[in-house]
Amino acid sequence: RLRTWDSRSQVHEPVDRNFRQAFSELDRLKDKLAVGDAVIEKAAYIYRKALEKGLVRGRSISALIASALYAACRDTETPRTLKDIGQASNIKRKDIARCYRLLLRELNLKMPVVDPIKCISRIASKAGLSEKTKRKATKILQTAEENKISAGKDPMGLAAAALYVACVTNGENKTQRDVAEAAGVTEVTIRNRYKGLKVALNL
Amino acid sequence: MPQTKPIVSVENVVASASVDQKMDLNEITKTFPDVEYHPDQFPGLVFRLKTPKTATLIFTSGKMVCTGSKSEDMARKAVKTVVQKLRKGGIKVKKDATVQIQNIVASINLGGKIHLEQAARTLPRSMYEPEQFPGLIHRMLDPKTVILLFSSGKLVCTGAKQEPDVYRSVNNLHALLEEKNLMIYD
DNA sequence: GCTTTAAAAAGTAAAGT
DNA sequence: ACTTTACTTTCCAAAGC
Repeated sequence: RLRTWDSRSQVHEPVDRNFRQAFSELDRLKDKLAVGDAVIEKAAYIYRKALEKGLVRGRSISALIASALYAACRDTETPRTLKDIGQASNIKRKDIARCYRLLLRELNLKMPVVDPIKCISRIASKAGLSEKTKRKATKILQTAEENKISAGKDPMGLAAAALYVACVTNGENKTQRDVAEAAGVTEVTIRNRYKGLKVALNL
Repeated sequence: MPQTKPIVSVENVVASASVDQKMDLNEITKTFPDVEYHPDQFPGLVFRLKTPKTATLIFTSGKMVCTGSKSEDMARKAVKTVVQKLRKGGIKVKKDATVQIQNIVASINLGGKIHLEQAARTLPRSMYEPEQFPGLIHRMLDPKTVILLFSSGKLVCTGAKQEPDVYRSVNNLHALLEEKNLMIYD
């Protein structure tokens, strides 16, 4: 094969073939990221729009597919971080972020703001936390959002801190390190978010 | 009418300049030992001034880029100072430099907090991605500038070519935020 | 697109004490 | 835990890869 998946798109390459390759790559990422068919279909739709607009010319096809998938996750409120997509696709987080911004601007896409509450389940599953703790963390974040401490903060950091607080109140034995690792943030971030949560919730 | 008066301060001015003649950058390196010149890395020579604290990039074409000034005037003076120093060091520079302001960066305090999430939903041409950056990025069409908005009520305005454009941008945005009830004053 | 320069905003990160 | 340093975002010009 002369052209690998990482090659730049060719002007004379049939659009149809390009799209079929994109779909098989999306199917591969679907298993790695454990996302549903609806997300993949949305990603394929966004990628096709990008193809039609000629956004693929001179760019890495893989990076564009990965960012279309990230955009689809955002649009369907499926909690997957840029880091998650980066690890699954072997493309640098920074490149996916740049392509994602390009998709937003060129396709005039408007994404919902990431809701940290939607991040709770994913972190809880990875850390092996109880349903009760998840419900507690959800309540904590609901109060937190009302007090507007979430503005500008990483949703994963907020969710991780809420889960940590929920663990402590429920007596679930999990360290900050366990929760931080499951969320992909540092313990320092959990501590910093915890400070704000403490003030907002009178803990 | 805005409820507060924004506090604006210009933080950086970028200016391009030209002395309209070829320059020997290696010769400058010999007479000015503390300049940085690594042609393999970047074609420009870095000429730093302590006052005003600026960095001027000088290219073989005689074109320059001056960064770090706090005002348009300071940028023009910095370029003049660089040319003077070159002449005092024995570098022949026939004409005075022509200067053009390319970009002005300013920080602003609106004096009240901003409801960022709501602003992200209602402001056109805006992007708010807290996973990537804590500020909301808003592209203004007239003047053509980019403003970063933070929940603290502080802003960063960049892309302006003249200082009045900074004030116009800030006033436009401030009025828009109040009109859409996105400001929270204590 | 990248390389270099400058500067602010607020969040996150890593390294050293 | 604390401080320090550094990286994320936005803008722009320069010459050349």
